[in-house]
Amino acid sequence: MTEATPGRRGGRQLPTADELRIWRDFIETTAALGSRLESRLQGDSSLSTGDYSVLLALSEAEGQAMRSSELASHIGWERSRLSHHLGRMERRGLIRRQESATVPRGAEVLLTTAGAEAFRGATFPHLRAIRELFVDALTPEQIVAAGEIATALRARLDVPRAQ
Amino acid sequence: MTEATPGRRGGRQLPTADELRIWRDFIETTAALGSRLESRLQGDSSLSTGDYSVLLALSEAEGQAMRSSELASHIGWERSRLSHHLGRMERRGLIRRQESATVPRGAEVLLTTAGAEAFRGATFPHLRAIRELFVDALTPEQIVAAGEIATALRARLDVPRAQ
DNA sequence: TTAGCATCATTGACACGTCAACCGGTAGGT
DNA sequence: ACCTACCGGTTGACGTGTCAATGATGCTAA
Repeated sequence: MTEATPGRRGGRQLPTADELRIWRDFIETTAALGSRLESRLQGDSSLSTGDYSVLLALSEAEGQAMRSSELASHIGWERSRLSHHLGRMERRGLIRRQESATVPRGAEVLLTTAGAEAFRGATFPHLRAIRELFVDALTPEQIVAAGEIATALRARLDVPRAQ
Repeated sequence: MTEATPGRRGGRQLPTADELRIWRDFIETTAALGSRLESRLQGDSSLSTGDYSVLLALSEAEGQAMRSSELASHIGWERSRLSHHLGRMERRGLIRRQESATVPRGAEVLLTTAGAEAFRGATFPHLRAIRELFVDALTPEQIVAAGEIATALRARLDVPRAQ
């Protein structure tokens, strides 16, 4: 297939004008979609999508608590990012941090009642926004295609410099 | 079609588990793709994608200069965002700002030679990265599908609260 | 024992975005 | 002429993200 379409996978270095146009549409639209979701969530609940990820993970954790590093890897964040974010969330009373009693060097992050409350209030409008802005915008076939595209892009991202 | 698939477009409020999984894959992967491009560009040229957009627009403008508001609408940024960004770019010597001689209240943004230089150096690696991380990660059919998905999502974003 | 050494987490500096307030100038209506 | 309203642009405050440096703690090998 790569042989049968000369120039497609071959020595060409740069995207064509069409590919570039699609690239720009794609990356800008997905970014705009993210921002829209962000501001919807903000308006509906005064939470950011970062807050939401953290609260979701803690809500599902047993005891409504997780080790910081565990939380970081669970939601795929760098520890530094999480630490900054937890600081801001702690100031707003959404979570608490305490030295883990069991593990010596481990910081436990725990959901406060205010945090659990905020998460419960945010869930429904957030999911509704996802449905309106993503699910309902696409045909069922396009949703499947979007999943496959994400998988293909992710695979490429995971092998940073292969070839 | 919407009638033939009961429940699909009907009274349901929330995404299904499958839709939600695809949503997360999709939004997280596209965000990660953006970050990867950003850091590739940063490493190759010490420019951000924001810098790149500004420099691209100025490079293509006649006289390598544009009015600030014109530039903002050309690349789709808020005025405030552009103003902050131009301040940072000016500090690095990539652009200059001056009162427009012709239009009284208009600020002209002009490309410096350093800015033009930086842009020229960034173009090739940036386009190559787009090809590696996006174009080459997808089949030709998937690229077309990505374009259609972007168009559909954009259409929904442009009518914020329609229905 | 102690000298590294990796790991967990935090911190500071900085770039980036958004929001709301502000400023100066121009245009319109009275 | 004067008041007002808008328009182009800037600024400040703040939340957010990355990177590099730092503490603090446990592990391992001399």
